[in-house]
Amino acid sequence: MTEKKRRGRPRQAEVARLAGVSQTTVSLVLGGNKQGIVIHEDTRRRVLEAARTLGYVPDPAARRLAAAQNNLLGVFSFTATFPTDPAHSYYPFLVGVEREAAARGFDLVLFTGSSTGGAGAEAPGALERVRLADGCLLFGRHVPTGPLRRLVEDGFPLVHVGRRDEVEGLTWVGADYVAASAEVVRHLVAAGHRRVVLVREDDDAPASTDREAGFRQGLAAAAGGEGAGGDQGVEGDQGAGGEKGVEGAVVRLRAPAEELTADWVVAQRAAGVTAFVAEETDTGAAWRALRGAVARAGLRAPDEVSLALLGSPPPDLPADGEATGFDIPRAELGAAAVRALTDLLAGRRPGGTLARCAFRPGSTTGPPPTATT
Amino acid sequence: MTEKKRRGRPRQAEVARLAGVSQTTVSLVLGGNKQGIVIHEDTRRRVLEAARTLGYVPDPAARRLAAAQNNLLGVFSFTATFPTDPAHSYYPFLVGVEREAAARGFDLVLFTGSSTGGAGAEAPGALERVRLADGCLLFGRHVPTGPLRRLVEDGFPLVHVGRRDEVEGLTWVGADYVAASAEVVRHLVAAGHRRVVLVREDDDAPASTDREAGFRQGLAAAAGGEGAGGDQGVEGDQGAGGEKGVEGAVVRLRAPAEELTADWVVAQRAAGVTAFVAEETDTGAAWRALRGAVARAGLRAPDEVSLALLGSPPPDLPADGEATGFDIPRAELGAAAVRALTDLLAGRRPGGTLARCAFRPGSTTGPPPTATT
DNA sequence: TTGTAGGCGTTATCAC
DNA sequence: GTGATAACGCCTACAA
Repeated sequence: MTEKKRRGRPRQAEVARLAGVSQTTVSLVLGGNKQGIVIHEDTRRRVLEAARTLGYVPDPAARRLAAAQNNLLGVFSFTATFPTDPAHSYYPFLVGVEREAAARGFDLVLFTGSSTGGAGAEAPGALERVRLADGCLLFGRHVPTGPLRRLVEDGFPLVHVGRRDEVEGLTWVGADYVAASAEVVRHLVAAGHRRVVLVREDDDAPASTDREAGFRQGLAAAAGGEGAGGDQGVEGDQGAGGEKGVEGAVVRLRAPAEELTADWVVAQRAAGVTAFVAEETDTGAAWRALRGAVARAGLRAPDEVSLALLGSPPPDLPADGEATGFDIPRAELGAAAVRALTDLLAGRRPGGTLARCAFRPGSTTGPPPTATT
Repeated sequence: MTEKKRRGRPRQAEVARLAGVSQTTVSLVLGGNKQGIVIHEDTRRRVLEAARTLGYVPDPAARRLAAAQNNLLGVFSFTATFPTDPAHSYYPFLVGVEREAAARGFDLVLFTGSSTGGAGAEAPGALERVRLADGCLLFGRHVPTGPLRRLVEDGFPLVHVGRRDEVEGLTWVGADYVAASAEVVRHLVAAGHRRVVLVREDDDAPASTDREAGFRQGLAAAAGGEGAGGDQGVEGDQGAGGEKGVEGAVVRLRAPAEELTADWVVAQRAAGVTAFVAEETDTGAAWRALRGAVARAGLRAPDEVSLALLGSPPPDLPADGEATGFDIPRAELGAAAVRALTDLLAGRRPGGTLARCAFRPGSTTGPPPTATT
């Protein structure tokens, strides 16, 4: 086929011939010489000179092969949404991942099959491909525990970004959604709200569970004791209130979209609900549903109703940048994940990471309206 | 040292042992088997089965060394700014790259040293790492032509994103900055402006050259013939005007920042300049300098002065989203680059690509103020 | 149809 | 100090 690459890429052997030494010596001089072997300054100079005139550059493949390490960190994402949809995307994490990986001398492998919205991640064995890297970072709201468990059992270095306890022995780094969500709720209660509703998606991803836990915790703290109500469908009613009269309810979105109507919003307000919070997910479904319903009900935040988002608004809704909520330190998390992974590779036990999310005051919350409806 | 990684990275030899065949047979079954050698269905099945249970994945370094392909496309970026600086970043391109690569069954390797602002890209041989991949995409305002030429001469498949003619034989896909810039200028002239100044950086990257060419072309078209003035420093005066009295001048930023003062803006306006355009670069320096100077001069667009950007505003200036200018179809370009690269890999000659940029009307331009100063 | 042997370019282990 | 020699994992003649 293609003339073979040969000639044009000098190897150590040629450098050796030119310098009149053995190939081993060339390797010693050019390579780090980690073994601390002493070499004549003359020899050394000759080798360097020869390498320079020949324009010698080490072959990365050979180098990695010999080193029995590829200096490659994988990035695999199990994503619900299509990866090119800007609404999802692990790119924000990627900047931290890249920075840290670069600092540690690793290149990155983006496993695309992973994110081909269905075709890839499901494909049996798709995940197996990560073995080509020295270790791998995992992203996703849900993960296929079966194949993953196998990788873990084989001792393949893996770090999941986001809490993930389903798989025994899987290392993860995450953000403290519980504390951050609680803080948002406290903010609402402090502003005077007494009845708050959380809108969330219907699947039980750790990211959702944590947010709900934080929501309840925030209410409980405000109430001075007990937590909020239980899970209900859209038509569900409020949960038990706390001692200070602080009450909360959780609404699960059965279908991805349009489940929340203007009527529902009106009914909630009639029942005394003055603030709504929605969880952030990769699709942003809860938040979209909430703000859509509120808009259709003709209500405006923060004057007529308070809205908060447990996270950041989806990138395709830049106008929502001022929503009250919290910011996930994505780049930081990405970097922390890389550190954990390299720890694993070095045989060290990575220290646990639970990054703090910064509260974002925003402008969609305020005191509850004095008059009702 | 560290127990060696082994165990957890199955080799063909182990698959062979498990399947009760030789390592060659494994290679034949698992590798493409390009030679069309026929293998017993039984053997084949046994090998496949063994590979699956062991979770075998070929080692990319070894494959490359043996001159085979890895289904890996590289991404290497020569960037001036620090890669983690959101102001720059090739991420917008990456979504297109990833989508197209996934569609064609390739994974991506992000060569990180590439963008470590200095440490990586400069290191001799840093670029050589791309040889681990089957081919590579290149990004950057400037590139080290030496090392690049070498790869090209070796026939390594490379595609540069953005026009790049310095390196003979290098394939590139780009956006038509000339036409897009001319369109912006025509827009200004059509609005009534007669004296326009282009602010650009001082290096001669193709991206800058093209924009200036478009600027001149736009003026020339408006003037019904001749182009605009020549290059000048900040203190330079206007170039020759066209027949309809349309004049333009080009100002180069000598230093990255603060070169443009309020006084300069005032002087320009006194000289009859009613519109300014700035080129977009990875740092956004020209645009920042221009809008800063205009702001300090106390002028507001579009009422007192018209401002346009030859490109999109930097991501860290979201408020500038409404600047008149044009949008580079980054994802499209990324995808086109992948197509070109896979064409190269398949031995096909990639068709040239010069993507069209969409004009963005924005709200920073309007008719020139009727009264002066 | 399957196995044996050699090589790709480096690094690492020993003798010399 | 320096140089054979043996991996590293895979591919591909060529032999059986």
